[in-house]
Amino acid sequence: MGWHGDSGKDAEQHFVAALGRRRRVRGKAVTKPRSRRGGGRPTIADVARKAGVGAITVSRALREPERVSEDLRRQIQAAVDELGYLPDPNARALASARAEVFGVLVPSLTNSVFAEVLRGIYDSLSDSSYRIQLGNTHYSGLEEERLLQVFGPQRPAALIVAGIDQTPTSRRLLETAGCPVVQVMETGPDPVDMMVGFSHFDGGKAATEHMIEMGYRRIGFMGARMDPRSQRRLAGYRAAMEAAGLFDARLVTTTPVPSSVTLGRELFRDALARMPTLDGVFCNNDDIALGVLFECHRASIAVPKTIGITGFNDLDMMEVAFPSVTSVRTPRYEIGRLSVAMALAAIAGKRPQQPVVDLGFELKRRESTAR
Amino acid sequence: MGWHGDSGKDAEQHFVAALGRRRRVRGKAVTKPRSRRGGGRPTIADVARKAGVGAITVSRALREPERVSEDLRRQIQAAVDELGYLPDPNARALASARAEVFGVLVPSLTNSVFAEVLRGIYDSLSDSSYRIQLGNTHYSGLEEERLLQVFGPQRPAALIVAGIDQTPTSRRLLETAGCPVVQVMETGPDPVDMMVGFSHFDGGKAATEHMIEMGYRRIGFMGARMDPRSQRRLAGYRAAMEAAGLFDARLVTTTPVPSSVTLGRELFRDALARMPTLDGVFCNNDDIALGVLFECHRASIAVPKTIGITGFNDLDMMEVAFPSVTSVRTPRYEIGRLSVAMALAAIAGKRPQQPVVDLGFELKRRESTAR
DNA sequence: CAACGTCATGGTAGCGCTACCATCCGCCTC
DNA sequence: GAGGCGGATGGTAGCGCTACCATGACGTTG
Repeated sequence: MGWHGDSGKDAEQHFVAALGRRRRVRGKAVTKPRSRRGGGRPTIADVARKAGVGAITVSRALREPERVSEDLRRQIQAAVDELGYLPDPNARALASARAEVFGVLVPSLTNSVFAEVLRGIYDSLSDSSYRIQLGNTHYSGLEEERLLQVFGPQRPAALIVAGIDQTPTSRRLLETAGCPVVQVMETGPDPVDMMVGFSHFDGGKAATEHMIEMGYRRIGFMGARMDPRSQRRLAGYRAAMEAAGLFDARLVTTTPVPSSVTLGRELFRDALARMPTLDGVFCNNDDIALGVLFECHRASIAVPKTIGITGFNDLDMMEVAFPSVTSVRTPRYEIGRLSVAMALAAIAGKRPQQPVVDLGFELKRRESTAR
Repeated sequence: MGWHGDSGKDAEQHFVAALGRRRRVRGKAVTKPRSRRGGGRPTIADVARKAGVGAITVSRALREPERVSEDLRRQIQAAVDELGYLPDPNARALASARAEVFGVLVPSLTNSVFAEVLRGIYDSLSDSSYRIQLGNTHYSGLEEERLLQVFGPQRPAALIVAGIDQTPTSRRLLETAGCPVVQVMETGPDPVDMMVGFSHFDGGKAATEHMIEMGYRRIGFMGARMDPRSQRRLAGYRAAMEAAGLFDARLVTTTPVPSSVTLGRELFRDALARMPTLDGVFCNNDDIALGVLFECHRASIAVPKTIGITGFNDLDMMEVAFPSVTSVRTPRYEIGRLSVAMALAAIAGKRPQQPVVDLGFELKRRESTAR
């Protein structure tokens, strides 16, 4: 096995010492060749020597090949291949004051919405040499600040953060990060730098209007967690309900508890107990909607006849559910992709004309509201 | 705004040049104080100067406080606070030949199973100063090799990889990574270093035995993706079926297509068309099981009476579904937590006695098999 | 009380790479 | 044909930190 930590730091020190980086000879330090702290991987100097060029030319050949003559380029490539040279990203980062890292901050890792954003980011970055460093804010502004503080000194190439409601401190950290910043999931009036998302207010409004149009009147709102995006969906719901003269504060059921299918069932039970006349629910997200659907099955409540259900995000399974569930399809993967594309463009000096991109959403009308 | 990439590299060069790091005076290079490439953040030297100690003592006070007298420690802390000093992780990594980074390789970001492992890893690491670098192998051995090649030169503090079926190349890369390695999700006979997981074979076997015990006889296996773990669940299913004299190759429906709820529905339709006498299904995972359940609803097939359903992983929603779905509860979050704990112990030189930990699973018997 | 640890601290020399010049060469311009 | 200019290449000097060794001040031992 390659690694043994059997006695920790000590073992490591001995290990390094055993490499014998330097040796004292009559009080004078001499360098023993080819034994480095690093453990003997080839360095750029080795490549340069083998190719018969200066180290800087190797560096250039690797990063800006067009600035090196084809002859040397070939020679250098041969030396690289022969030695199996791989540049040390840490040394690069130190020398250039820029790490090839995208910092990504999401509020949750298990919420599949962010998982898909992350997948989009990942897929757009996998051809490049950028690495992804992940941060989970747990929906906490304070934690977001802490993470930005940690990410900053590393000088990431770009930062992608979920949401537009940063604390003043976070906002300052983003503004002074010295790299492109993309706020994702939502759009808003005052980007730190760039934004990719859609309007949660409009999404909530469209979903609610659809239900009203389908003849539902006592439409409840059911929300968990109630992060800023949920709040805006609620505001959209309220706007639609008020416009139709249907709003009633008692129709709104929310909780700060994290969202889950289980919670959806419970919220629905509570709501129904309080408001037996409920004839529809617009759910904060699809987990809640699914919980409501299951509870309807269990309690033999007819969907969409007695109760109409609308979800939010349109997870894969909503279409397959029985009855299939109306939901607002959100462009999560696309948000991830585009955020990276915009960041890469900015890094390359080609800032997008339009720093704020609204990718919209699509209301998927399905059986659960087809009264 | 802090950053403008309006004209790319050029702008950046001008920006740096404008900082005026050095100036020529009569042909002699002089250093202009306090203007660095880095952009003027305080360095360890600044802290050392302010605290009236050597730089190395500051370094020690930060990393091994117990090796510095309390007096100096206080002085240094004061200087750090006053200057807002944050160590540069890139410089640290270069000097110590060790980055404070955990490399994490998962086959999928959207599969909620890995999302939960990731959450466990994240939660266990969030108190420490370790960062998480994410790799998505897309279930590809080749991609895994490529990612290990990228992660290696960075000298991560530890590597956590999903699965135990690495290619020979990947295995060699892991063995020579020079850091603790934890293979997660499964256990097996020949760890690269450490392992945390459970037996997918046993899980599949237990689930199938349960269905047999409940009186099901023509139990189908339904699997998507069929990665190595799915294969082993299938092997467990087969072992149980053969032991009961019930195995029939026509009962097995698999596809290399990625798993989804939609796919579950389709697999079930196919299987039923081929084998109308089917009286139960053991599903590869809960997505498939959910697809089967929905299709049963849609086709008015009674569950558990006509068809019994068992899933795998026991996602939150399986308990809430109607009828609730029997599933094999797997310790995903715990795997993430423990893998980090073991890696941290190894880094600290306290290797766990037991390098391979089987966290087991729990069969959750529910309505979907309660005939 | 001398010889010898042990502890706290510091100096020096890199880690492997890239930014910033300087240099050199060939070619174009007037 | 001298001067200039742009493109290709290289030397030097760090980037900010830590490993290694040295040093000096103590205590401890025989």
